[in-house]
Amino acid sequence: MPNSVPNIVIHRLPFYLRALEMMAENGQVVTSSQELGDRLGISSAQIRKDLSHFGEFGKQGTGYEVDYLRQQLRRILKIEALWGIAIVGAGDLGHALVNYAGFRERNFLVETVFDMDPKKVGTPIGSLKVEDQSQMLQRLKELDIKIAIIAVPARNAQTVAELLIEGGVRAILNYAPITLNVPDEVCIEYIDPVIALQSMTYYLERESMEQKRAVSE
Amino acid sequence: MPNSVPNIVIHRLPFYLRALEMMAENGQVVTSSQELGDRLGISSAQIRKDLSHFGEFGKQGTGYEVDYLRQQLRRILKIEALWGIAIVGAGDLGHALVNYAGFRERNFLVETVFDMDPKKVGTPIGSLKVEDQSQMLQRLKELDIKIAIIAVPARNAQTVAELLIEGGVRAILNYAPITLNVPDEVCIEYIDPVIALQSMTYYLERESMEQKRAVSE
DNA sequence: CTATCCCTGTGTGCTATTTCACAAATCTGT
DNA sequence: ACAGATTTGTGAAATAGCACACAGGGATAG
Repeated sequence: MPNSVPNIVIHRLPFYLRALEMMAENGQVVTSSQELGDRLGISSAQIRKDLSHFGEFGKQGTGYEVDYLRQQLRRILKIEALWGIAIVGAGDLGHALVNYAGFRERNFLVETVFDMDPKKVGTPIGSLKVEDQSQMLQRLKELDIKIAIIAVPARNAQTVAELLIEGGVRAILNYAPITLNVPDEVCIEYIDPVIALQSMTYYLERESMEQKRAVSE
Repeated sequence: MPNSVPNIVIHRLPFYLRALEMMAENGQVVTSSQELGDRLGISSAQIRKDLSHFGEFGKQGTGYEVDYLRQQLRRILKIEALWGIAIVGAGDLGHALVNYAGFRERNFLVETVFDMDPKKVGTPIGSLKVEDQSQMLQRLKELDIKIAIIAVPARNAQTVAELLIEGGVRAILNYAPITLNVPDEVCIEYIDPVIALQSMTYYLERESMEQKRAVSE
């Protein structure tokens, strides 16, 4: 593997970028590792060390130029140009994702959405029409899609992932509550709100007298 | 801090639980650290070490009883009984979250949803009605809500978080694309699909001849 | 021009996390 | 009852990640 930058560093860069975008919006011209760190709850040394993996972007005594550092981070993350993405699953979640303006604002364009349910195929979501999942392989190749989001039930997610990969997709964001098995060269990230909630409840106290009853199984 | 178990360990437990739930659904009675690890892409030693923080749950030569380990993990994560949650923001995302069956299936109950837009207040989502955000403080206390999900635009998220905390909320799942400033004793987790996408693009190649144009700023 | 202050980039040591590897416990088949 | 095959729980070793602290470049003010 020719990539020496730790994965955990890469995963922090988008947060730095997000903070910089907000500063830029507010017209701020320069910032410092200290200020960034305070905003993000990270030590300033960590930020400097992370950035040092890629070059020297700051000026001693001054700090970082917001706009310049932002450009550099975009270059590093390869998000200067638009990426097309496909969404699989046109349920409530799929709808919310297709309609989410944040993708476009941050250089991701939802180019197509698929569903396997014949009743959903053809219905419009925003400016798109739901396409038939049986056409997915072909359409992915046509559109040269490299990134996809899985928003189907857990039981179908593995099959969908395999189909996506066969269609040329190299990065998958999986909303289905299941760990997927993918080749090493395919990137995968998971979003599961319940998992996030469950790691917080560990730290909570059960104070309430009347505990709410569990769902019967 | 009386809690010696590393945070990173706590964050893996829900994944173990999720895999166990699936095994239980399939009628599987016993499993092993090896099998769990294979499913989750984690080493078996890691799983054994993680579990050892809390006790001895397996039998040498046999492995773990799926049902027993599942119960234990639920106990450790304090999710044996139902937790009530509040959702703030009744946009597309808020709708999808309120309608998401996965919360209820995994012992979280969406008890209320708020929005600040008078036009949305009173409209039904599933079996709930959108409540006015100005009533939030009072309602949170009435319902004794400890967990909330923020699904409002970034510019309002900090204010909403502060209000939630004042209302007694101790754990926040934030979907707004901004890092929030909260007291140490409040748990916070973030979900931002764009951040997830951006850490994957780093690993992708820009192969396509015709790069898609960036959104003009 | 000089003194002072500010802030980066980084070598170094420290802490946290993961992996290794093995004794002991349990099961299976004969 | 015993040999061989499994699999746990866990010290010890290895690896990874983080924070400290400071030299040195640059800004500022007088």
